[in-house]
Amino acid sequence: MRDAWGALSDKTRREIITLLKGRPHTAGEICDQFDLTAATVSHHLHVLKEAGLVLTTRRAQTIIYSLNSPVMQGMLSYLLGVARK
Amino acid sequence: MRDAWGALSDKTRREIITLLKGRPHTAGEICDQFDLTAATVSHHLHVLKEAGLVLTTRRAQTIIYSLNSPVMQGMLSYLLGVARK
DNA sequence: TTTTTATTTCGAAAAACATCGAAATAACTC
DNA sequence: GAGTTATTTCGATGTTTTTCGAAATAAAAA
Repeated sequence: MRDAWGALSDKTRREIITLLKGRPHTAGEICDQFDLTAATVSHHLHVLKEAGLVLTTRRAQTIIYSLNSPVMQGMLSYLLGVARK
Repeated sequence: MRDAWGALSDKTRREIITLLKGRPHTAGEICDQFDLTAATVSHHLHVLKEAGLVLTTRRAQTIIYSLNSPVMQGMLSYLLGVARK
């Protein structure tokens, strides 16, 4: 099971997070932004989800992904603690 | 070539960085903190170095590793931008 | 100059990861 | 119920990563 650091070590997943910062997106909308198959994007979404970085809600057939910022606080604290000059 | 995110995705490497936050350490001192071979720790140090997260200076036979915080600014900005509620 | 100390590089093995196409699920529409 | 749409799961493949032991390098000490 990957932690938040592992989840954000992948560029595609960071781009997904950036995308979600604007507003929630459906899996399909996220797919459209990348030159990857739906299977691959779904896998990335799963990784983000299990790391607690995103939340999902179902709306009929579509699944909506949104940001779950609290989990990033841990990373933020680490970096602030360590990067503080 | 791994970026800073990739470098910090590994727990051992984050612990090394935490260690260096206190003060610079020699490779040997860092080794002593982990239940890993010198070869493995040296590899991790190499990854941190190529990501620009640490600096080295030689002092006779020993090599001293120290923190290079500026490189963490990029990550910090990303997280602040994205985790800001 | 041989030996010792500190560290890295090499080569290999095992585990983890990203990616895909195809099949499966879930919910809607006809 | 049969077909359609949105998304995930499965199984496989190639790549990257972590780790090690052994050999190599670098500088000092004997």
